[in-house]
Amino acid sequence: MNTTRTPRQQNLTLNDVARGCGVSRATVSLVLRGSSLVKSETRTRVEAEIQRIGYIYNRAAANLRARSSSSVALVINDLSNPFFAEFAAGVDEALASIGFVTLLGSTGESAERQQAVLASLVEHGPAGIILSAAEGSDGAAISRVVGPHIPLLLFNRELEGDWDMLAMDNRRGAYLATTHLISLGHRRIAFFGGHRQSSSCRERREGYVAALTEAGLDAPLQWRIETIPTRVESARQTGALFVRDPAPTAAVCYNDAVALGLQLGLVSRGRRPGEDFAVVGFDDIPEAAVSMPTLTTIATDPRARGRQAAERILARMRDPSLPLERNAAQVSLVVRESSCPPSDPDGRLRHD
Amino acid sequence: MNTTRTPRQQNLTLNDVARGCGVSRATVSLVLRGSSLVKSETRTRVEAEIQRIGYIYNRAAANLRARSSSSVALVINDLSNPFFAEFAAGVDEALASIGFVTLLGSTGESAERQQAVLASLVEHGPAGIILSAAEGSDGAAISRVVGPHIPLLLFNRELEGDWDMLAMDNRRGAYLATTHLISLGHRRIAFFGGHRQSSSCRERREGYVAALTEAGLDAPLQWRIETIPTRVESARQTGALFVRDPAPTAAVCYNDAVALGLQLGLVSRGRRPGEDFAVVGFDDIPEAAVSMPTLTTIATDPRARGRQAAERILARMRDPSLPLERNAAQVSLVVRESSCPPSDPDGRLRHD
DNA sequence: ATGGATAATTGGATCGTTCCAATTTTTATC
DNA sequence: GATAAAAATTGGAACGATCCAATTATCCAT
Repeated sequence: MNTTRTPRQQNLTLNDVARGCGVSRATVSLVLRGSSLVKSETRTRVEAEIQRIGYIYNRAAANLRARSSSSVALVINDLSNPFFAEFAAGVDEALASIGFVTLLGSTGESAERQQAVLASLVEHGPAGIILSAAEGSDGAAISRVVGPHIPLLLFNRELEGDWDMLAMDNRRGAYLATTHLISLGHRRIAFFGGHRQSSSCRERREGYVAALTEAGLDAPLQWRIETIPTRVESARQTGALFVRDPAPTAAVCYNDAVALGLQLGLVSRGRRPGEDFAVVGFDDIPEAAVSMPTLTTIATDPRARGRQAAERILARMRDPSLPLERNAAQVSLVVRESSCPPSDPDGRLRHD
Repeated sequence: MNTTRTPRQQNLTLNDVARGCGVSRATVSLVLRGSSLVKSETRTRVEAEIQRIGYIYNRAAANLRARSSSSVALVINDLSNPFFAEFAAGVDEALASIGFVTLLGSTGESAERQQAVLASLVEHGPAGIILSAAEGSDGAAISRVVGPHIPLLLFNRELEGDWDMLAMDNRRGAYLATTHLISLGHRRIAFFGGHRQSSSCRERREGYVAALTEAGLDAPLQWRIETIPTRVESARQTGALFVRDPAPTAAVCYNDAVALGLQLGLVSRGRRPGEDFAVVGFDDIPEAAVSMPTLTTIATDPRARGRQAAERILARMRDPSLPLERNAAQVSLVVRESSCPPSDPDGRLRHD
């Protein structure tokens, strides 16, 4: 409301095309929409005229009349995070392939900006909204500004209220990571990093515990180490893994940043990650493939998640009566150098 | 053209608001646009009704009638590159602050997809386009699909034709990097990485040569080493720096990826970057601050560049008669650990 | 009260498209 | 070559806002 606007040049319209090739406006419209009603000879003539005068379709006018929309809003809490940038690229890729356009909004993790951004986007009449909510978002405020008619799909973060939702399968990812370490022969495995109160960390820990339990192994609480999930903090906390004997021989990490920090921390304590201590990360950020050692991790394929989110919102748009879906997206284990077998033989034997 | 569309719900209109509070449609419209013509009592009444029934402004209809636009298209060649993702965030931030919305298009470095994406975006009537062109783009094809009326601003990559353009000041960045190394005492400085034919690499090399020349130092061609600008390739080519004696004591790198690869390559040859060999990068990607050693580099502040691009396209929209501008964006030197003084005393003395 | 300002409000036309019912053209059939 | 059926085309109304000229309300001075 009440903002700057910029005048547009006089544009060519259907009438100009129609006049130029001696048919009616309605016929040109049918040609543009690929209707089978028009004779192919007429079609050719119209298409030639369109090319000739450089006519540009006005989708806004079309959407107004047809009460339709060909855009989807994508609201991202942190575009500078490569995970979300990849996600956005995936969304745009899938939307573009069916002629939809992506209305971008980035919120920089501010719930207030998110409200403003949503309010502005909604006025452009998107057919749906994909929202990766900012921290501290208020579900009620969001449904107030979005209104009851536009379908909204939550990505990655929970929110109170009834929403379609697409999230990583954190539980299964951590389960895969842990099982991988167990199959290499590890028996004393830590869960390193992250904050207990975050939902993703909670879910990942659940998967870790489930794998250990299933294998009949201990998961003592002192091997669950909390850290701020950054590289620096993680490196600093490395020592916490080795305060008791016997120490773990491997760690499942909350995410790749934590895992890379742990590798640094291990090196500075004279240990060699990938040789005498195994590390697994989560996310598969680009750096995981080039660290030393390269990092075994759980790939979430954010670009594929973006495509999936686009498919989901399109499906919901086609059929608003579908039941709410809150499914978890596939994740997969990527084995690299950092996950070695235990070097310490009694690490293997003590529990066997 | 000829794509899927999705029906929208029956929406509330100006007429509903008008009827609800006993004024005319035109008055409600004036209220929405903040006109001073309406009595403040009426304004309050109308605003209350808008809230009450949850009316949502239809900007597409408004833009159609007013022949205006409140969107800008942003076409990015590689969103998964954090540099461009940050840039996009900056563009969106600036546009959102004046109520504009960003139409996103990502091309994945494909010139054909870029044509399709531009064609689709143009139909949505953006007031302007910011384009970071895909490799192998054809300027003529782009101006054909965009038409003569929509202002377009090129970012980062040159293209044949007359365009507004915003690019990094590559020359000055490399000049700053080289001068920094010279002031630390280095006399034998290489330029490492990148491809001669890329315009950004050419410009950076020019800045490097200019700084050396200005200081009266040699810039022998064998110290300009070409690599594919990735970390892996760069690490692999490290040896090329040391085939001749005397070898350089420092390197200005084409970008941060190359610089980080070089650091890896140095380590694996038993040298210690930041202690017995100085490295400077270009871009200041997030990883530069956390590598070992942390990387001295040239910051381009892509987010600020995004804001700048948005300002530029808005200015051009306001006044299409402005002269074309092709200025270079500021860059700055960020000194970290990787740029050490020369350890080898005769590296310092030989040329003094 | 009355007139003349000014302030506030309003209805109808319009933006560029699609929808729809009606009309015209073509084709098939005898 | 007349007729019915099918195919192709068309003009006017409509989508939800803004623009504009015209109308009505309100104010102030006499």
